[in-house]
Amino acid sequence: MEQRKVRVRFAPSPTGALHMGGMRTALYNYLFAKQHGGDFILRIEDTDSNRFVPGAEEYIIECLKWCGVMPDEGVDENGKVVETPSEKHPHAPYRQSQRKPLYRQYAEELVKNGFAYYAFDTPEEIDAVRKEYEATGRTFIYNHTNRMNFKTSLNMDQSEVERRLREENHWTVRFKNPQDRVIKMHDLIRGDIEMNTSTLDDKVLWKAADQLPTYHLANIVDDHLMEVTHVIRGEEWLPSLPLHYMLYEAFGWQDTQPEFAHLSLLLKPDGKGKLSKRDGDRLGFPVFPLRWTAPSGEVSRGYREDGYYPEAFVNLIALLGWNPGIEQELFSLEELTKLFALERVIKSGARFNPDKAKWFNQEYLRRRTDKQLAQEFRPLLREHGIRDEQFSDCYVETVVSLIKERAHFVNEFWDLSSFFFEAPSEYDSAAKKKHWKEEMIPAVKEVAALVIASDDFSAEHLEHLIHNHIEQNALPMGKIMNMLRISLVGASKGPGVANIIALIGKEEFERRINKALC
RNA sequence: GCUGGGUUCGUCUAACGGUUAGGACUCAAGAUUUUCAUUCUUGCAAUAGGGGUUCGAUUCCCCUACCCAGUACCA
Repeated sequence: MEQRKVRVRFAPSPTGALHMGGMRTALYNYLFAKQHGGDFILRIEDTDSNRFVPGAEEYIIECLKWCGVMPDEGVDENGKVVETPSEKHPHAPYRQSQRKPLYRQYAEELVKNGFAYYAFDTPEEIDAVRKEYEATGRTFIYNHTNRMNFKTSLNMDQSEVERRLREENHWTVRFKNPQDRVIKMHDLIRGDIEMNTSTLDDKVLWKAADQLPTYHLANIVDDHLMEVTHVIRGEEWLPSLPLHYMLYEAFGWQDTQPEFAHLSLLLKPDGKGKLSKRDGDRLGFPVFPLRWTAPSGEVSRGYREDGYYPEAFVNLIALLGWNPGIEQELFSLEELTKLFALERVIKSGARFNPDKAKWFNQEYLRRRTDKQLAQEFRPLLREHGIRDEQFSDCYVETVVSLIKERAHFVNEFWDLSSFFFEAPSEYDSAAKKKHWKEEMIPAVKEVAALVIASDDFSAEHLEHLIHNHIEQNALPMGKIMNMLRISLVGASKGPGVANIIALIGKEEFERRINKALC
């Protein structure tokens, strides 16, 4: 086989918000494509009109954009799915619903060559048979064992078939699954897999009712037409891999059949089963990259809105089920692109750990400059009624430098630093109970007076000044400092007292001390 | 049920068939400190069970258990 340019695709259905597991699949596709200098394609698999959810497609693209893994093909510069072919997007349209006319000929080709047949039973009729099987404790599989009992082109006259094809509009094309054939498959992550076709069913490939293919047909046809070389998708597709192998064979496309890699699923942090939207609500973390408002009006939180940096989010999902085998844990998208290897993707499902997710964000937050953090903090300050002109950039940057070590997210900054912007309106009762000693008030007043008398208001000098005084007068350091802190902050928290005094300035210091001590 | 996939500390994971089974998150303790944090140090904690193969098994094979997925005219 000649070396083909690597082409991978991410092919979501627009049936709702993109789950973080889906985002991880997209990420791995992107990393694989970029590592091999290949193309990353987006294709929308909307062959089930009943499950279409407005806004889902835009949402998915927005997620890819936020994570910095925009496809090369299938989406234009404006983030719209491409509908007409061009040099950059030669296989348009990239929405399967718009490729509708294309699939029927492929389905018919399979019938013509004996790999598929027309089936005329309605879903209700088949369902009735299924129930009958179940009632007698048998497993119903629509395949060689019973297909001759149904109304199909395999057991009726050509003229009857043609009449029904013409007059009825609920028939389907089904794959004629062979009996007792062992399909040998290969998965880039799992290695060799074998499956006997006898356990498989005659899957519907095309439906006359809506003139659309099902996933299996559309997927194989489009991957072939779009020259996809590697299919990296979720584990839920592994059971249909033999069907896909047989379809490539039936079409005579084995030479260009893509390689497959099936990714394990993301599991809930506790209990059993795969991670779902409900777990996020229940355990208090997002399962979607971005906030999602369902058509019902129900809102689900997103990593972006919860304050995660996209770099942190990408980093954490990249490491959920893959690692490069070195002890480093923080990687940029570029590093991930260099290091990624399908061979190192973990076969078992990864349980998501919200604590570790927070840790990743904290690490990225620490890597930001004070200037960047101050800028990110401004909108929050405005929300709390602090206008930009009230405090200089320099002031906000200094505040940030003093409190950032304590935060996992920028959205924690206000709680950590509000006292730099406004005087405490009340004093934390627990802190007061623990540290507030009436008998020490005169001593605290003495220290305050000393501070007010100082011309040098640098943190270093103030620190020196206060410490010297306390030591020389043999005063209790802890008591004095904590009372000063409560007076200034209103609680038992925050950076060094001297730092706080230096930043809020003499006048504000005096005001707060007077209020607290009298 | 059937078919397929999977199973190393609580979690994410590392370990050419030879390691005191390593790291990270969480948690605990100690040190530092004027508070809360940070930081540093230390600690707790795992090869699902049973058989083989082998001088030697987390690693290879088999069985059992458990988990996950699929079993739709959904993807």
